[in-house]
Amino acid sequence: MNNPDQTENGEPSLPNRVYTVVASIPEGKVTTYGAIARLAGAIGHARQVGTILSRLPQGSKLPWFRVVNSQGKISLTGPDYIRQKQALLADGIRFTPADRINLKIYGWMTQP
DNA sequence: GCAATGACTTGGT
DNA sequence: CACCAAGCCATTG
Repeated sequence: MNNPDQTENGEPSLPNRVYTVVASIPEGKVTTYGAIARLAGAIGHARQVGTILSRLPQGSKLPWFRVVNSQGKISLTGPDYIRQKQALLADGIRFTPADRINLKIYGWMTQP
């Protein structure tokens, strides 16, 4: 058997652990790819987190838009960039003039 | 098995 | 602040 949602160890797969962490980001807060990797027990796997979020099933209820890069900037481009920014604004998050988010204010579990 | 591919990160210019 | 170079690492073909 090869259940994609579970390792043979019985421990949830990385995608699953990432889903859990993302789902727990409070409204009005944002976090980074690196922080999610750390909270999911996969330090140094920020890139994998990005890949996982890019493959979220359509219609997912996860607040994927509350995830930005370590610079407090949106990593998406084009129309996707616009969508994420709108979602964040609707969440009450304010951007700096340079289109960045102040993680000191809105960051969630960004520091150890 | 090796090379290419990223919704990343850090450090330097 | 903008841009670039390296480092990083699981997933893909």
